[in-house]
Amino acid sequence: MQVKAPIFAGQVRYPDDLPSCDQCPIRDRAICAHCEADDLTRLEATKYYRRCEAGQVIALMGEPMDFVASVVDGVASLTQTLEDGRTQMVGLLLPSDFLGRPGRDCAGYTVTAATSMQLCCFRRKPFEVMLACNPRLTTRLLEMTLDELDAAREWMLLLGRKTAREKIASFLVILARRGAAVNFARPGQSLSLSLPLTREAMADYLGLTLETVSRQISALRRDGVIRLSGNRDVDVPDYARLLAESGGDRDSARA
Amino acid sequence: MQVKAPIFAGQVRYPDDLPSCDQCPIRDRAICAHCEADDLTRLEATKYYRRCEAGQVIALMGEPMDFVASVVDGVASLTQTLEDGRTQMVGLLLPSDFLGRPGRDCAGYTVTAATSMQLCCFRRKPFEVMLACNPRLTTRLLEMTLDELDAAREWMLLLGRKTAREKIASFLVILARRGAAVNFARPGQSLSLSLPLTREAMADYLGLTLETVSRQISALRRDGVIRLSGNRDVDVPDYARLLAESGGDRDSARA
DNA sequence: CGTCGTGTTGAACGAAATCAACCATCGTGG
DNA sequence: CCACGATGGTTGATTTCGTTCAACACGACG
Repeated sequence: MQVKAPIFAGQVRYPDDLPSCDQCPIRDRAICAHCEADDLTRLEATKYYRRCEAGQVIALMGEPMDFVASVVDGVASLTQTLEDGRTQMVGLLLPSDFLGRPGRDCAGYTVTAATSMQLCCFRRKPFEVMLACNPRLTTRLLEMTLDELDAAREWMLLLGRKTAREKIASFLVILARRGAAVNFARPGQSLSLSLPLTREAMADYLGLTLETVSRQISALRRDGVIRLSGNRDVDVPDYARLLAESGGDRDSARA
Repeated sequence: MQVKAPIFAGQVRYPDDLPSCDQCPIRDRAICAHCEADDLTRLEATKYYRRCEAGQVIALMGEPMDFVASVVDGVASLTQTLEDGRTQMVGLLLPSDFLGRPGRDCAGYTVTAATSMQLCCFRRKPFEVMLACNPRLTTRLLEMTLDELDAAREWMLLLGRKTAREKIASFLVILARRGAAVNFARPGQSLSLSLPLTREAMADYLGLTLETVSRQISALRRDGVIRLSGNRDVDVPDYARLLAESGGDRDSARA
């Protein structure tokens, strides 16, 4: 397959320059997780990296979108809006998550980089061909989609039934679970994490206003559930306590 | 493949008795939609039908679940609950929808029949084998899962950002779209539909209390947006008006 | 130094929850 | 046959949680 240079000026490197998939930090969790050597070679031939800065709009809902991608690094949000401007975040893409829907030519949601990030992109058409030919890829995409559906439903429970305080606590728990934690949960140890979102973005995630988010974070701080250094860095002295504040969902019952 | 009688006493018929897939009302929309003659023969050999009465619990979250199924007829709900009893519906299964997650041995959600219903079941293990061997099946499941994810995200927008009145209107729109309408939307024509849920179940769906649901339905009636005959039968004289009341989502913008 | 983006906090307000009474329908058993 | 309770639904009064409106704090940056 002949490789052509994609059209994102200044964001593209030719295959020879590209970091190899072997050293990719998300190699074993991303869409390519089940791929074997020759699958990978084929993917490697068509992939290209793209850097996005915080705040940059990656795709606009309804607009054509000619690529799909894995998040290598950084965080992006999927949002939906009503005509009057009310907006709700409907997806949070963390490293290894997949962006785009094969078989659909327009973006289903508005995708925005929440932090500076690195994407591993594939042009949509060739990717769809590979999907059709490679059951391992299809199966992996199915697995990931089912996981996302579970996550979305957990989120629905949060949006529909949790209090503002529980929402904030749940959000921190989700971040910790997804490994956004700075020091990975040493048991009984204080846990640190860095919020990848502004207060406003958190509000859009949680179905609140930014004022309520701010107030509830302050309340959790006052009550000793969390500590803050700067606006973005959170310290959780007692993870069990945080979990209790989160209202308790499916996973807390399991784990 | 040898067919054994499943263990649901009184709910099982042997393959010879079973309605053939050819005449199945959901044949072209369900998991089997892309199947060809020989795929279908294999599916047909292992399927069995199960009737459920309204209110019956089909699966309990966390309990083992040894089958997957297509909804042939009727409506079921997926719900999640917090320890203190707050519950949120996270999925509504209408005819042709798929129930169960291949690769997972326990129910992820509590599944309850909202109306009397008919399921077309497959035992999980054999179904998983067929999935692994049959790309058409996998591809169809992927499509359906992606659609459900889109629906879940639409739902998140509703839960997070819509008012009670908009939520009720949106619910009616969803029902109409999914073809739950009695008389299929003749343009400019009055549309009738039958609510498949109690007020309480609607509340769980919409993240409201049953009192609020009742009040908002009354309000929509007073304002002439809908008419009621009995508790369950709704008449929509002006669909565009209803759509306007729903707050306007992605699809209303498209369509 | 002023301004912009981001965040915090206070006061007043309002939409939905809560608490409570009541109504209609339906099946059941005396 | 009717009294009975159960289930599902409506409506009213009151409360509460989160929103809205508004002022202010802080750091970055031209």
